[in-house]
Amino acid sequence: MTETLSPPHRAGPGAPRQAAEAAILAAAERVFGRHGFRGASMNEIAREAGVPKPNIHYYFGTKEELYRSVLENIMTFWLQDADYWLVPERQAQEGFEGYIRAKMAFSRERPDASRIFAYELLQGAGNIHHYLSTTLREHVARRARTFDVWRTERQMPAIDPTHLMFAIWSMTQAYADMSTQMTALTGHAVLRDVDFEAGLQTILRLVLGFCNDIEDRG
Amino acid sequence: MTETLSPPHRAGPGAPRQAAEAAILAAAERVFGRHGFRGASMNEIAREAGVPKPNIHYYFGTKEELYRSVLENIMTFWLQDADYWLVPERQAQEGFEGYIRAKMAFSRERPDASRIFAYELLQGAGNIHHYLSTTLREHVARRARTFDVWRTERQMPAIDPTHLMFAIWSMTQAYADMSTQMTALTGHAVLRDVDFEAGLQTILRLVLGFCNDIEDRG
DNA sequence: GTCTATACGCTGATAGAC
DNA sequence: GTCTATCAGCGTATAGAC
Repeated sequence: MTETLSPPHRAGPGAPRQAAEAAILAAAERVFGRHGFRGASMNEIAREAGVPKPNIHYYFGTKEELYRSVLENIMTFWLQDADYWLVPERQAQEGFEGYIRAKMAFSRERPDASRIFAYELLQGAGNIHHYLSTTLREHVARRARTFDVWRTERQMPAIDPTHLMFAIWSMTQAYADMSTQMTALTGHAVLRDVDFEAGLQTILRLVLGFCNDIEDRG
Repeated sequence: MTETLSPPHRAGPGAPRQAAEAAILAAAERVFGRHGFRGASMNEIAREAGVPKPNIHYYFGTKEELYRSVLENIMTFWLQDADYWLVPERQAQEGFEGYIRAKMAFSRERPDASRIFAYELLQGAGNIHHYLSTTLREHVARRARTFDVWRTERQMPAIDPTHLMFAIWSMTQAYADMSTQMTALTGHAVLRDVDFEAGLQTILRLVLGFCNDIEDRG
């Protein structure tokens, strides 16, 4: 799966190489997450990874190839939760709650990954356009089928599935992407458990409350 | 108001100067909106504004000072809608609907401004931290008082006002900041009126539906 | 006031010693 | 395979002619 954008020199696996590559990818995720693609420098990534700068080029080729490797890691991670939670076999309430909790956990545990995705979208998503219009599109289509089942079972009202998913993504990812705004408002230096919990409860009330609107609509 | 970060040389008003400054600010908003602060180049701004590059430095000083001028324009704009719509004198439903419509209109009409704000938050908000912890904080405090009145009048349930505002901002701004994701999903080249309308209806149902939850909670 | 020409730092990337 | 030393190019910013 991660072979599609492999380094230019793929001689052998080699334990030291794997360790260096992992360190570089982890450092790259942090640095790209702080500054975006253009703002990040190979120097800073090398320093943070604890390797000489040329080694990064040796392992990953260009800066853009390194960046795309990082993006790929994030993309695969990003989809998993929905296939687990937003499936017709579950109850709607349970599915939405589990999914929203998972998305909030992602914002808390991998904020840099979320920010890299946000930067990429702001830049115009040139590096992931194919992924968005194929993989993510099918991903949303599966959610549409799930919502359709739930609607016929009167577990939720009819709604545009794309825009509903969009709303959930934006609300949950804001706790990573726009955390600076929230910390300035709360006065906390960083977002704490209590902030994530309050945000989670707010989002849950909006989305689960919507599901319960079924009665008002006949 | 916009005097706080004035150009280094403020000899006289002068009609040609004002025209050039306006062209530069407009071009800067577009270019910063596309690439963020680091990714934008003075060359590109100068070309897009139709002025020689040194003139920008002459009028605005450094790149960072130009950037802060653009940010200031955006900030003042950003607050206006809430003071008009989210006030106790209105009905809750009317207030939320008007506010959300205004925020969606902002995403449609000034997407670059919305993106610049998003970039700035992703970068850590170093240029607007003071603004966030003073002006925006008081702004949210006023919303909290409005929601308090509405709650006592049984127009909406109790909720954490900061997180509710955060949710509304993230959902509406996503139609500017993450529009690439939406266009890839819809298949449209750019977001069209029908997309903004569908998004608006989705957000309205989430938020207005929440207000109606008052009955279930006693 | 305005703009051409230029200085100079920092970037990504590589050549070549080990 | 690994890393020191270095290059070419683009970035911001300014000196100085007009």
